Amino acid sequence: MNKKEIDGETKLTPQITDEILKLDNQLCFAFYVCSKEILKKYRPLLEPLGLTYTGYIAMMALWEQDNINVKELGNKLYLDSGTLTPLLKKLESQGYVTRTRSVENERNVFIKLTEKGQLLKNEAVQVPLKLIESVGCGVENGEQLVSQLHKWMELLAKEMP
Amino acid sequence: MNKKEIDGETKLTPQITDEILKLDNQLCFAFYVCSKEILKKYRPLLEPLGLTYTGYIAMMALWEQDNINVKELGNKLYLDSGTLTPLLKKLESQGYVTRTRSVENERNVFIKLTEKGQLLKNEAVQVPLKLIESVGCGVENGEQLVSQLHKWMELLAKEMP
DNA sequence: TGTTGTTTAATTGTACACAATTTAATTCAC
DNA sequence: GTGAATTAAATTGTGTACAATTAAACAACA
Repeated sequence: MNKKEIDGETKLTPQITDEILKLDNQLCFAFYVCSKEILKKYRPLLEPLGLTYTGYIAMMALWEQDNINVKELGNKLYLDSGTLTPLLKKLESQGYVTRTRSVENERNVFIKLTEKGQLLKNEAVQVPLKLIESVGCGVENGEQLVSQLHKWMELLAKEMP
Repeated sequence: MNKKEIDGETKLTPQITDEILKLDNQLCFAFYVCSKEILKKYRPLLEPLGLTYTGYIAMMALWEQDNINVKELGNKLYLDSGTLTPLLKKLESQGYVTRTRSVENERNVFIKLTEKGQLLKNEAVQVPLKLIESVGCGVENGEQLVSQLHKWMELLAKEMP
């Protein structure tokens, strides 16, 4: 599909319509499948740690920067409080984090790793290692793609005019 | 992170552990965010058609190849009957498809587009066009990425030994 | 000061995804 | 030909995501 075919000037023939709606041409579908399939690979590796994938990335964010509020955590993870609140309550019940409402500004709830949560890091580090092994992809291969995807993340996450 | 650092031989120092667990280094997280954010962009465009994203890709698969059974459709979409059965019932209730159990082999349920479902294609074609416009990405840019992601789809979807 | 607007979490309701199981039909092995 | 194994779809139960709303706290400002 070239530029000419998809701009407003060109008439949408049946052939062009078919090409535009072909599943294999959809970037969104490729993202969607890659995301789902990779999450499926993580699930059995995370299960022994008692973590779901969302719990895992929340812990990763906290291992990088501890003691942040729900809003900040949501910015890092691209998630909102509707998803995070129940998740963080679960992590709290598992003893990995504490949730404390700030006294300076009672709107903020700060999330802090417990000792158990900090120690989990040493087991969690095995997860990406095992995954790379099981998928059998080159690491260098992935690095280039990650930086490319980060550009798309920014592009897609910013709201349109 | 280079190969040496992640293989089993190298000792996991705290620095290496940090690097391995950094959110920005995770391919899975990049896939996950790109997928979620692009789906978020599709939602308002699909809403006027009465389609969810999953309904949209199911219709795309059927516009490409009509009259296939649930299993085949699942292979195309990387979804199983647990997701598809309720989805297809909804598309049926909306008048876009019919679900008919095969007489030759009663285990199979074939999905067929109605006339209304076929006509929807002409409206749906506007969806990718509007999206490309709103995201403001080059089309060529996306094409290269799509083919790269298809390799990952295959790699990730095949089950491990 | 008091009113209005904004910010932060939490809540509510809807729609996925998927693992695991169930049911029914078909195929395979012997 | 019959019992075992396999296959396809449906069902059940759990865990996200997110839009929209609510509630409370805070900020801005006439």
